[in-house]
Amino acid sequence: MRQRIDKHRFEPAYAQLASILRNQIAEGVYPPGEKIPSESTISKEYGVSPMTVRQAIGVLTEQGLLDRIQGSGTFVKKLSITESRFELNSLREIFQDSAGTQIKVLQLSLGRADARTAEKLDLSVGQRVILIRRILLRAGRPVMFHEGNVRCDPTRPVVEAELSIGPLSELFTGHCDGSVKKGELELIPTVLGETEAGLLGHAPGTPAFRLEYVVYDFDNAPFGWGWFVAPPEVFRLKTHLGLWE
Amino acid sequence: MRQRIDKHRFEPAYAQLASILRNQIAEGVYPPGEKIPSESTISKEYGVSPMTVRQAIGVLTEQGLLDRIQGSGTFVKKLSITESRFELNSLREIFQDSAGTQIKVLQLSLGRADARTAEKLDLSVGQRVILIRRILLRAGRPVMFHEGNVRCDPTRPVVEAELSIGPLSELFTGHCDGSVKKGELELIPTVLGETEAGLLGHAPGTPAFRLEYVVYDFDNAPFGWGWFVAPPEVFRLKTHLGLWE
DNA sequence: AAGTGGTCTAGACCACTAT
DNA sequence: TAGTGGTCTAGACCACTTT
Repeated sequence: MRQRIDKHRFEPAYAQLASILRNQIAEGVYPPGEKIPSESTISKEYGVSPMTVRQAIGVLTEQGLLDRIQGSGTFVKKLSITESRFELNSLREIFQDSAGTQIKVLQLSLGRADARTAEKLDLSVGQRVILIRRILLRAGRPVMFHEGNVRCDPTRPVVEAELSIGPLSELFTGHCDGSVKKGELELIPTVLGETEAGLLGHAPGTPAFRLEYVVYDFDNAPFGWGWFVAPPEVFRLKTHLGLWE
Repeated sequence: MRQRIDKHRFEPAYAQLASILRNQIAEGVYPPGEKIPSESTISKEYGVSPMTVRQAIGVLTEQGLLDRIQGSGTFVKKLSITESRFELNSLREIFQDSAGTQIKVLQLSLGRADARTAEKLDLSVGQRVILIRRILLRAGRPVMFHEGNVRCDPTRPVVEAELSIGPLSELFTGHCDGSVKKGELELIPTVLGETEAGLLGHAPGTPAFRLEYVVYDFDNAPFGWGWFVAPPEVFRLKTHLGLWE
């Protein structure tokens, strides 16, 4: 034990302990694959209660640095590429800076479902849907394209509200409205078509991400689907593994 | 309160409570944006201790269903597209099925760092590096291409071991060896070049994912970098948001 | 049998938010 | 000031693994 826990500090005890353990792992005191001391040992050593130790270890476990095995012990994890997660942080950054972000509506119309939309929204071909096509601009430059389709349901009276600031817009700005129960997302590599390339100011054939979504209401019925397309310089998907400062 | 907690069940109390709350949210008892009862209220209502309630709410919070705001309450979260995470599950599935997976080494050689590798591995151009090119086969069919570069460091004596089953292979099979402290990953859309397309049995120009990595040792020095390339049917990046069964 | 993590109790006090 | 979540105690018993 090198460091002590100062219970009068602003930082809570579990966070101090987590950071101590983290440093010890970084210094090689506990190499990857090795067992760290038991929870009761740490509890006595640092003079904190068992639950506090659990919380500290819980933090590092969630960060993917430790592995708890019941009956056996807590081990320092080896790095695994398959355990990495990619988050859509770059999207959040773009949408939260509402000052520098503009949305240009290219099309907003009442149409009829084609085969693909009918399948996605559980409709028959030809039923009415609302179609929206938009471009997101950052500092006046086009960075992302959006196409969305919403079910045009007579039992849902708030169609007009949806068109202006409804779920499609809120998918953009960070939140769907309360009528969305669940959604599925898929990230697919693609290349820009003629139209998209022109709109985004790139050459056709440029590699890009396509983020496709379907959203469901509280009756588990799909009511919207669509996709966002952005080139990789806009849509960075980076992540870190292991012991970063 | 509709359901009770049975403390003699196999399922722990906190999990039972989490599932009760989850069902109530799904049924619309607490709509998105609304506050759920306070922890102490729930504690009294279900006859469990405050810590047990915290754990239950913690589970749902980690799942992104609830939001805790100190001093204010716990709220049902609205869906947000920017909070989704993509995991590399499809990679794990491939690598864990070691029976159906083969690795074919195309090239394994001692070479000299080009400009890009020198920059990535913090070397001078022309310093020695180990280059490996491989193809991953599933049921005899090529599904993924890998190119990796490892620093050829005279102070690290285990070069031969690395070449055969070292970190490059372990990046594939799920674990890096213990000398890896941290790594960074980036996912980039790309199109298959002539060579890759030929190896993977696709047309050149097919959209694909490129997963690029750099790994660092415990001295924070980069010692390996490379990338995997796979077409989207191999490398599915799907995720779910909100209340799925 | 001994040791480990997993769950749980029944409180306590603190930091923060709303009124 | 009252109510909320955040932290913490000092134990207890259980499920599981190892010896």
